[in-house]
Order: sequence, then structure tokens, then C-alpha cells
Amino acid sequence: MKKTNQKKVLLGMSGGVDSSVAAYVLKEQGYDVIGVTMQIWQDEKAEENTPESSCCSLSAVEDARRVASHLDIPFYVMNFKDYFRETVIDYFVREYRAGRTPNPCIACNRYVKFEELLRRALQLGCDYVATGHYAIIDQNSSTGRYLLKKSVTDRKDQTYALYQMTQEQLQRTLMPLGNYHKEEVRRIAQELNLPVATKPESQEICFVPDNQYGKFIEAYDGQITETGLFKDQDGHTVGTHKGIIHYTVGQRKGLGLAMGKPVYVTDILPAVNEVHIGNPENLMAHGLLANDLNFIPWDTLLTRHPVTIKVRYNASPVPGVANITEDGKLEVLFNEPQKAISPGQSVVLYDGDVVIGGGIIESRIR
RNA sequence: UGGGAUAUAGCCAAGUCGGUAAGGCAGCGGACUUUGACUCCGUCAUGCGCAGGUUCGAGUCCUGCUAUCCCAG
Repeated sequence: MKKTNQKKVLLGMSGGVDSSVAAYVLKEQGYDVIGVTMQIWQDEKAEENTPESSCCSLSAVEDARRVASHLDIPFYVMNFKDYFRETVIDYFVREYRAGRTPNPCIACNRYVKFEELLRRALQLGCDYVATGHYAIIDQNSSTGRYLLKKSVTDRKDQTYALYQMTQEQLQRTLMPLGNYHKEEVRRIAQELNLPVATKPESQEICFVPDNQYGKFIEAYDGQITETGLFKDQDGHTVGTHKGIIHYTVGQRKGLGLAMGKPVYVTDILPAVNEVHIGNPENLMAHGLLANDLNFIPWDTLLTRHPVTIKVRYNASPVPGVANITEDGKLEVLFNEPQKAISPGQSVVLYDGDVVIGGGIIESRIR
């Protein structure tokens, strides 16, 4: 029952369960679906030892191809390596070198999936780009603005990683899994006999398959990582650190300090190459400042706004207020102090299920 | 070679009147997780510097030795 004027969709297929089922759902909804896997980082021969542990590994290509074949949709592999390196890996390395903690998935979504992949989709004459993200794209009937909303499964909701999307991108994007639960998706995959039905969840940084991101950074930019001093809250030297790229604000493990009690990284000071440590209470913050902002229901925040706040991917939203400072930064104040606000991570603001927007954390307000 | 301390796992460290080796760090395994972290669970000294002795029983008491630290020379 194919219509001649049906909409064409370019679907990013990772080879995982989610994007595979997304292909099926889109097809069922009457879209003309084209599957594509983005090659983003692999050396041609490194894939042997990288099992299906990541959302974008190369072994994924063959899985995606089989799924596409199974569903009888056209399938292509596109080379995004240069673009990915510039917008994700370079950013990732630069941020760590600067003493911050980047979130590469957010950069990947922002630049690779919804900018470059979308651009190529439009070039190919597609109407939309689609992904298997758990999120809902909606339109406000009165303002006409496109909205990003949490998926029906709060546990799998991925809006946190998507807050940088623009109106133009949202208008051209489909996320067919937003109304599905993970269990339904797996069930559909099994009923369809998809070859990837039981693949595990993706995890860790896709371009650092052994999870040794410090080693990756050093191998990538070839720079020497200088060791430096650990200092406590009073400024006393308590040890030597392995180089600031190895630490994140809030980190406890791997410090190698025997203080007789658990201690945490409270601050990373690249200017003096110091890592400061302290007790859990030294991690608390009343708020934060963020830049590199994006807002979805509006162009910006015009007034002080009550919000719920996520300061990291796996964080329960907490209540607070947000407003824009005189110099254009986003200021977020929590109702209750929060711990381990990590510069470089993103803060995302919600009003109920609706993503208001967010930015990249610059500093905390104690 | 006068005095005083301390020697417990890779590292810090608790161990009360002798009663059958806390805890933390690191490590290892796992859960969680499309980032880094956090968190949670499990595991990690048949042995307490060495050698003897007392005792039903010693990391804990006694003797000797060794090592390190501190204060004086």
C-alpha cells in the first residue's frame, strides 16, 4: 500500500536493538526508510577486539546491514571519520587537557548526528533524519516551536544528551522510540526475529573501547601529561597526581591516597597543575554557571524560571531556579545543595517532561 | 651503642583486662550506565619484624635479636 509521495527518512543505524526496531517502526508508519551506519572512528583493522560493546563500533556495521536486509530497506555506510574527529574527539581531548570533563555523546549528537548526518540526509533528498533515541519530538500548537520531551520510560530517557538540538534540527528529526518502553522494543525485536534482539546495552566511550581514556588522550595528541600535586582543602600537599586529565570533580577511586577515609576530587586547577581533594561536604554546591547555551521552547530565558535540573546523564532531576546573568551566562540555583558539579558536563533544564534547554557547566556556585 | 618510641596485607591503620586479626586507600570481580564520575555488592593477612618463652589460648605478657624514627651526645 505504498504511496508515491511518502516521506523519505534517513535512519542512523548503530547495529543495536534500538535503531533496528526504530527502522521497523518507521517502516510501519509508512515512511520510506533508508538505513545508514556512520563510520566514525575505527582504524580499519581494530574491530577484531571490540565486540558489540559500544553504540558505534565497527562490528555494528555488519549487524546493521543484516537488520536492514532483514527488514528489506536500503542500507549504506557513510564515512564520518574526519568530521567526528574534529567535532568530538578533538573537543574531548582539548577539554580534558583544560581540566574539564567533557561529554562526547552530547557533542556527537549535536554535530555529527543532527548536523552532518542531517545535512547529508537532505542532500540525498530525504525529508527527515531519524535515530533510535528514547525521546519525543513534539510541536507547540500555539507557538509553532518544536519541543523535545522525555520518553515514556524515564529510565531510558535520553533527552539529556539531546538538549543542544535547534529548531531546524528538531523539525527535520524523527525519534520513533520515544513512546516505547525498552521491554517493548526488545519484544518487537524478538518477534521480528532481528539478529540483534539480545545485544547488550551500549556503554562507555565508543572511541575508547578499552575504557582507558587517559591513555587514549596521550596517544592521540602525543603530549606529555605532567604530574602535579594533590592538595587538601587547607592547601597542604598530600600527594602527587598522575596528571589532571586523569581526574574528574567528584572522583573517589583511583586517587591512590591513603587518607584513612574516602576522599574526593573537589577542584582541578590546570593553571597550577593541582588537583584538590576533600570530604563529601566539600563537593556541595548551591548552584552553577553554564555557557554554550541552547533553549528549545524559546530562544532564551527571559525571566527567572523554576525548573528541574539534571547535572549529569544519570542523575535524578532536582528542583531549582534558572536565569540568565547580565553577561549572558546561565545561572542555576538548586533548592538543595548538590554534590560534584563537574565543569565540562552539561546541565539540562526541564519543565515537567519538556526540555527547556541547558548548557555546559563552567563553574559551581558554593 | 645515653635516653625514648615504633615495628600488623602493596600503602595507611585499629586492635580494650591475653580469647581467636576493624576500617580506609590501592587491586580484583560484578551491578548500574550511550560521557567522565558517584553509588552498590562481592573479594583481598591460617597471620601481626625475627627467634625463643609463659599460657588451655598471645598481635596482645616475658627475654633476646634486627630495623626504622626522635631527643640528646
